[in-house]
Amino acid sequence: MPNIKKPADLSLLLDNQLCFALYSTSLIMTKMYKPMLDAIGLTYPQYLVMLVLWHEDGLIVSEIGERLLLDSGTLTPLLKRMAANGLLARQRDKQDERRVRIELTATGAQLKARAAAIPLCIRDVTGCSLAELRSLSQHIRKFREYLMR
Amino acid sequence: MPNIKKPADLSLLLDNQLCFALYSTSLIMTKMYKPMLDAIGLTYPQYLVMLVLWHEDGLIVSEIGERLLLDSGTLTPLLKRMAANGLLARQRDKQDERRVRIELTATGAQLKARAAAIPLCIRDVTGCSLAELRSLSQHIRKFREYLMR
DNA sequence: CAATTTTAAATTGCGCACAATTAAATTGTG
DNA sequence: CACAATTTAATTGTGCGCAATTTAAAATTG
Repeated sequence: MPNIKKPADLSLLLDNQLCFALYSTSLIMTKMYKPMLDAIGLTYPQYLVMLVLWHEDGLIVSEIGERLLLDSGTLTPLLKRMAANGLLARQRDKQDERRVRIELTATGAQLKARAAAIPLCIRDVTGCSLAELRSLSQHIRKFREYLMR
Repeated sequence: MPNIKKPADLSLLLDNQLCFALYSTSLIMTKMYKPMLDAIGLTYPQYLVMLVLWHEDGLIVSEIGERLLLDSGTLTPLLKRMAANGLLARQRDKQDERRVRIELTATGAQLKARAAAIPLCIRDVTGCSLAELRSLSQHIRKFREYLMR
């Protein structure tokens, strides 16, 4: 009976692979960004919000949430901290008072120039080619589509 | 000048791809596990600890931390909650009083049988082939190695 | 063997994530 | 128009992650 041992254990080990690979790699990735983000006074989720706003300013909270797959329970306090740090302004929409429109301050907009170096640094640190990174990214996003389908 | 617009923006968008792909897919993955883990009374990080202990019981806190890439700041309160829920016992090592040895209770060990179905369910929900999942997992782990090198 | 250094876990404080609920504004419908 | 349903943020409460510090035990070193 050499090859027929602990099937449940094997299955759970296999399971461990993809979910844990995603989980642990995501956390490590965040840690890699940390020194660079510390230098410009952002946390990683705050950096994601800034990426959205640098691309498209003046969104309401739920629109940012759609892009980042986060809800108001996460975003409201996060955006309040960012406003307190002078990166953006939160203002109720006059047309629809339910909505809160988020606009970058001059400081927030200017930060984009200092953040521009980050993607290059990350690419450097990984030691991967742009093609490898693109391919991996593509496969993960394809998998995410499966999950959200 | 049709093709030469906003290079910094493009770069930040590209950056967005891999880091955000990992981040968002990891969060979605956790949400997919949630109903199944709720049914057996575990959170996702607690499930990871159980995966480790089902495979190898009686580890000390730092050994669990090595396997999951987590430190005592995360693990100590997490293990205390799991002990309070009757899944495991925490006991100072008699040989080396600095160490805390973690052992599954009978309840915790028995939970393995009920968890055995989870990997199959996940595979079902994703709608991916085992080969696809294995390949993606392998690529992510390879990338993680790059990051940790 | 005493003093120093190292190791292991716990603690503290902060910032997410997120489920569930609440509050308020808007929309839809009879 | 009234009123129910929907939409949008905010709030509440729990559980991570993690940096930094603390505490205690063990190992090392002079």
